[in-house]
Amino acid sequence: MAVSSPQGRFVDGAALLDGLVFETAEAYGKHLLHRYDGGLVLHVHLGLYGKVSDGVMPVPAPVGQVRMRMASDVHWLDLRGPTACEVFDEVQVAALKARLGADPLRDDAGDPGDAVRSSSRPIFALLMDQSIIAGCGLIYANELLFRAGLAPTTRGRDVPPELWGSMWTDLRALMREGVDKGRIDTVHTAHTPEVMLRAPRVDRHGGEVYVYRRTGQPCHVCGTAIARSELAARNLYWCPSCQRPPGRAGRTPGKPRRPAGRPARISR
DNA sequence: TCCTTATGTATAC
DNA sequence: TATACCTAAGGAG
Repeated sequence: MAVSSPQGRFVDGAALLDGLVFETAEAYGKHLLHRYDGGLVLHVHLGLYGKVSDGVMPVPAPVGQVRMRMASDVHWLDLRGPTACEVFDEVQVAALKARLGADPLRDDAGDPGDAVRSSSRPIFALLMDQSIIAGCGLIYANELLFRAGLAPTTRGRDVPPELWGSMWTDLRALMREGVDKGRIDTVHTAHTPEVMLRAPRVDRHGGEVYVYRRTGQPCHVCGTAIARSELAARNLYWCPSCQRPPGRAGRTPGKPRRPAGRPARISR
């Protein structure tokens, strides 16, 4: 495998890997690990902007900021804008895994229910905490809470055990489906708006969703405008009518719970 | 052409 | 809690 860094920011790492034989790839949460003969491991995390592009040889001239370029006899791959692109040994890999929680996509993932339901933090923050659940990003967190009919600000300890059990099962199935299909679709067939049935539309994020980035648009289920606020500098989207605190499902919309005009900012 | 935004994380305060 | 990181796409003008 030929490895280089056209951009120049991974020159030393690329030199370590250049010429080695690629053996296996593993995903752990949002982290990608490539193992090479001799024991070196490439660690990549795409972060907010990272992207991978690839194709068949010959490799074209680099376009933009290519952090890492890999090429075999038949394929090439470019990596741009990752949060992490570095060479690990197995000790560093072990340290990485030690700080990550349960990965819903892994068969050996244990149910993180105890950690979730012993916490006073908002369930949304817990879903996003990589040390509790590794790999559930913003889209799945927002969509999972809608599908559960649960208010994002609900404290972890207030989530009923049976509800958490169904959420964990749902999350694992949703993420598995996302891997298989290569896109994130979370809308139940029964709720698929007619406009989608007539002309399926794929949003920039890559799928059809209930609440993610649908601020102000009508809820697919009840028609209420989707709301948006911030939590720990991340975007939170939810339906104020469909998503309720535990035990209050189906309650008709009442008066706003905060004074009008005050920003819906939630601290953790 | 310029400005804003984004599926994320680490670090400093 | 705020900011830095870092790249490209989309929208405003």
